[in-house]
Amino acid sequence: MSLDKIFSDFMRASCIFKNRDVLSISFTPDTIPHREKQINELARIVAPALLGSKPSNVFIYGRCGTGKTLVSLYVTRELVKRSNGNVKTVYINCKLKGSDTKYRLFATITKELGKEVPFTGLPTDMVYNLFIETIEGEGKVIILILDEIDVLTDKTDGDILYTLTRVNQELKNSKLSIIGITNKLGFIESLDPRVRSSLSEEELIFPPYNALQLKDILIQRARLAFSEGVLEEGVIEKCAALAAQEHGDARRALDLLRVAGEIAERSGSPKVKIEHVDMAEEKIDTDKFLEIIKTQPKQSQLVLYTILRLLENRKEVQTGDVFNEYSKLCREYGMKILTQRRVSDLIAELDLFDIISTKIISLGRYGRTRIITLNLADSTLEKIKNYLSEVFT
DNA sequence: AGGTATTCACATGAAACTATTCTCTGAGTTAGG
DNA sequence: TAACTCAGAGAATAGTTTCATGTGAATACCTGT
Repeated sequence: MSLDKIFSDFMRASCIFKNRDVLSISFTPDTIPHREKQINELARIVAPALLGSKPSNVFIYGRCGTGKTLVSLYVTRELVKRSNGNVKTVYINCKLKGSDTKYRLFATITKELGKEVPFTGLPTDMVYNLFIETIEGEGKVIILILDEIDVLTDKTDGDILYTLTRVNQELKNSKLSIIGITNKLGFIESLDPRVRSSLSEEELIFPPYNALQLKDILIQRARLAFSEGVLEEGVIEKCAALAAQEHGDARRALDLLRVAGEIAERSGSPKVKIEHVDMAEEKIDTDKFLEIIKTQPKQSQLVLYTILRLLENRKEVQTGDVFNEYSKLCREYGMKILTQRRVSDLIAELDLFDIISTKIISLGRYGRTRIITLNLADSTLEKIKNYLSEVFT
């Protein structure tokens, strides 16, 4: 195929998108449909910041893709706009590497406020002091948005939140209030009572979108993202329906639409068809898994590889089988053999990622173990296998 | 037959260890005055 | 003498290992009928 053809094909097809970014997660639309109630409530809660007093801490719960982050960012941004510079917000996604421990959380917040902090090497309390100092230096109301706040308790130092809720007692000039976001319902109950009462002075719940609401959202964005008339009848409905099945996840709906568009574009189709949506669904899943697997450490990958190889011949395997075979492969590839204890953990981790599914059963006299099965789509499985056998040649 | 007691093959927890990456400190070195 | 360099001490963190303890039900072992 000549370059001319590739480029001209691309130009022709590329008129599918008018503005692709509108469909990405980071895009903030001007209006957020079906969230008026939550917006108003949150706005009412944070409003006292305008008068220089500390707003209540808020705890926001809702499944993923229900607009929690979007609404929080939107409301706080509007608030800052009207505050004459007396309010500052810091948004932190606790799940991202770099803010999932006490040290790093304080370090990133401080950095967000404009002070350089080395990301390792200092004692934690020094970073903490620096953090306090920096906030104090601001002399403002600071709203801290902690997205996926639940990961802060999983880690060993579970007292991060406790420390955080008590920061105000050390502050004189500034005030710090917290907006905590999570999608784990049980999270708030699992907290220390002191932390709980302080953190959830107010609570907001974001219900999932239903198919109709998703459709509204998609229509709104599609108008900006796609050229006139490239969406075939029913495409939006299909995306909305698929996402509604997945507990009303708007992000998923938008991803579906975007990827479907990209697939149509790449295949040179002048229109986005329903079948493109099906392909998009598959691609998103595959990509997600591959992405996870690629970022796993070698040992974990090898364990997964072992499992997949064993499951070619059988329907299910158990921990012991995996460990034996794994040890064999380790010797073959000259890798260090981890303990069974560790391998057991790695398997449990893979289960958490939904790459495999496991169940702990007791075989009575024959012990207790985890039985491992697969629940991946064939095409996904194929791609994963290809990747792994490339890694372990 | 019915009821306990064993026993297997791991699961699960806690703590301690290791390697890596990074900062800070202070001793020794260098260059300029 | 001030500025620079560089090794060593100390931290944080991810990934492990070590040691210890837990667990559910199929079987083995009894018991009295």
